[in-house]
Amino acid sequence: MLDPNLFRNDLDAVIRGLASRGFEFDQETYHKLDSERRRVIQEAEVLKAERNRVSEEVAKLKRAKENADPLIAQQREVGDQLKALEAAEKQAETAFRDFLSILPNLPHESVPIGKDEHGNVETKRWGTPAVIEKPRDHVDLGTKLGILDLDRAAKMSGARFSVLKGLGAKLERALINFMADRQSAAGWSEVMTPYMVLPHSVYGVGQLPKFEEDLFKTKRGEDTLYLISTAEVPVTNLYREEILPEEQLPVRHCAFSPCFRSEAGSYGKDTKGIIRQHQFHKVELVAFTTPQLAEAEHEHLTACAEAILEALGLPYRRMLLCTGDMGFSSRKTYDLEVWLPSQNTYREISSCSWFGDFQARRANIRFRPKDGKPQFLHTLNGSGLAVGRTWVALLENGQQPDGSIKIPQALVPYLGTDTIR
RNA sequence: GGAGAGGUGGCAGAGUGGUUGAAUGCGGCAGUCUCGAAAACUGUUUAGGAGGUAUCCCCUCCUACGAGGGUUCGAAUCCCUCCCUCUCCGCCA
Repeated sequence: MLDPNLFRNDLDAVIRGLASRGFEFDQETYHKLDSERRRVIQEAEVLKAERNRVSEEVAKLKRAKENADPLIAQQREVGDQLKALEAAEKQAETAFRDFLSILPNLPHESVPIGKDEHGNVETKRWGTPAVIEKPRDHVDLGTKLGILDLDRAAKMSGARFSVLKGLGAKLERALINFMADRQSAAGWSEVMTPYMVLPHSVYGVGQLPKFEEDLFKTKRGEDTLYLISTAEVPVTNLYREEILPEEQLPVRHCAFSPCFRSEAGSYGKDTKGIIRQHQFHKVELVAFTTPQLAEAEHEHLTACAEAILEALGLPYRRMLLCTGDMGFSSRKTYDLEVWLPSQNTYREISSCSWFGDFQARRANIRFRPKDGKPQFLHTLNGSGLAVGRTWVALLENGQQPDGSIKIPQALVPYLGTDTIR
């Protein structure tokens, strides 16, 4: 949610910012909804003030044991009027909020303008891809090694699921522990949270109301519960409706979780292998901090994600996403892309975003400055990393001519072997 | 699943229809005292919204005592529904 004051103080900047992401701001509707809302609020408040004043007089009369009947009769009418007005007020308020809630965040000034992923800018490259003769892909490698079984996964759950076996399963676990250990050691305090959340939690991070079709949905009695698409959802909501003391910031959490995505509308994309799954694992980094520290925190968070790739010796590059390719809630995003020999290109393995106060305003997460009023804090998060895709990258980059996989030193203590064969 | 208790300000905890946005205590902040600190004393201390003035100092009004409805001229206080927490019993990885 954008700051309502922005619309009053600098409407042009809002319009320009939204336009840069390809979003056309409907000014006419905005003005209509805003003025209607204000009109109704004012009307209702005048009436309520009147009611409160007369009620007090009634109280005085009653206490003095005098007759208050004429006043009471007069008040009845006011009550009826108010009932109608309050309904109108609620409706106007809801309409206004609904309108605001589908507006994406405004890009930071450092974000390049662009229409789609072609506008993204590479800002860093690390590592040198090994020269591999006729590289095989992870499906080929994994299946032959007997550690990946896509056919049997399809038998029980359909497309976009996988079964890992033997050292494949252990590699997944090893990576989870490796990542969580590293990030905890780097100061990201570990949390484990629910994998099902109420709608307001999803709304808080900006995935509702616009992206409902991407989520798996389930029921508990009358309640709707969503399966989380990322640990960002529960972890960000850890502090909803709270005011954190400034000296506590930044608050940094890492969280392992499975992630569930219906991948609606992505048919045909990344169909091969386990790049795009309905269910995958991720170690997520989430930070809460002040507006002043947020930009530096974004760099820090991204560096912590990169540290995992570097520890595993996986070549990658960092992309600064352009306005047209950023997520709905994001103000600025770096994607980390890992080298995949079989595709002869870099593929996304982490996305590190700075949300400004966009999520905090939706979820009502604030901090109290040392002296002053509470204000919305800034939230950030990034994958540190996506486990399944790291699994893929390790197989493909570590493949040997004989089809075995060389495991990076740092991971050996977790996996218990330096080679999968 | 059964029975009971309860949800009030940063915390503890009063308050059963009329200046209660909320007593009291603790904590926090400021001051007095002190070389300084502690203690003691004094004062102060919720948030959101609309408007005014103006820009962030202030003023007026509205809203909020788990959430949503209802009763009433008027609700933290009465009624209904839901949510959550705690205790006991049952069941259970």
